[in-house]
Amino acid sequence: MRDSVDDFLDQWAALRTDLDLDAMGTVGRVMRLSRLVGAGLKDYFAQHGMETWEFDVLATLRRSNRALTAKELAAGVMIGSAALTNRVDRLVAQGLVTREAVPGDRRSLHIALTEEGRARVDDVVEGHVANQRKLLSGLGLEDSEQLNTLLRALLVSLGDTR
Amino acid sequence: MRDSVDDFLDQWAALRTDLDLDAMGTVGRVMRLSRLVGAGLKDYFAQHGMETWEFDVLATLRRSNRALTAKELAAGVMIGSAALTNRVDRLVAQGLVTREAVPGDRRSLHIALTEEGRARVDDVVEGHVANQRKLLSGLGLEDSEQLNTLLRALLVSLGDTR
DNA sequence: GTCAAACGGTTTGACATCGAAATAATGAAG
DNA sequence: CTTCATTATTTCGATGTCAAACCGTTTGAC
Repeated sequence: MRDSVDDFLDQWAALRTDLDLDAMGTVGRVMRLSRLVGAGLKDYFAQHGMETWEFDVLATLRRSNRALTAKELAAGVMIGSAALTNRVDRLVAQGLVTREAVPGDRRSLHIALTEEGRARVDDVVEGHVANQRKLLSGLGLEDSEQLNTLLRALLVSLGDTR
Repeated sequence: MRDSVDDFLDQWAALRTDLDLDAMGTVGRVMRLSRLVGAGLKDYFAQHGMETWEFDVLATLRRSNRALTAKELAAGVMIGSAALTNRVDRLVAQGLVTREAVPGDRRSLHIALTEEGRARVDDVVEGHVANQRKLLSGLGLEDSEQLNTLLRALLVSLGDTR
């Protein structure tokens, strides 16, 4: 079965026979997939009165199991510090997160989940996992494992080893 | 070798033994990979005085090998029509693209590459392909093919078959 | 001790994107 | 033909992000 990337590779191939297009296909698929999957995540969160960015921040705090500084948190969700200030502002306003002074360094802040924040993530994460499984359900178990292995290898080769 | 996603799966596993995390790993890797790859593409284009969105639009026109309506073009680059108006405005200002009336339907516009626009894409696309290959060079030939196959299958299962 | 450089976060200003409303043209129904 | 729903694009208003400037704090060299 062909996907939309096959079509656009064909278009290039017809015009520029000199290009080696395999890599282009893979990159195109990764980018396209991330958009489709991202939309799928967004839908699920929306059904639970949450936005993806909220879950991102809350879940990062939750899984860290401790308060994080703004810097750590920004790195965890892969956004800049300015955007993080904004997000934390809104989560504080919702009572899901607190900003506390860090004893010993008055420059830093500890951002921590409130009880309500923790409950909210824990509530939503189960369905989130189910939703992710649904999004990937087109792949059998074996293919899934293989895909995981390949993606991991690629990430590692790109230096994503924290 | 472990990637950063392995780490955060471990964090979840330590807190919530009830979650089945395989799907979460795959989704996390796809999202993360798309960001890293996106950054890699951006770097290359920047070195050639171009931005990713410009290449996206120009390349979509180029590979289509004909003028496209705003609607077609917006769909091709996966953005809304409002954003497209803005992008085309800027490309027209650079002389890389034209807006022409469509004979027979005064609602629509044909957006077409200028000679200079075509030259610009053709110039850049070669290095772009090489850059993509470089970004994926961590994977051997066989693994690359396998990855491609799996990604295609997943895209198809998500309805990305145009 | 003092001063300069580095650091952590917030503020600011410039854009880009989105969804919804506005505009304009077409087509189809009666 | 005239009205009404539909289609194509642009405009508008709100929002989110980024990079750069900024402010207080810390560190380290002298």
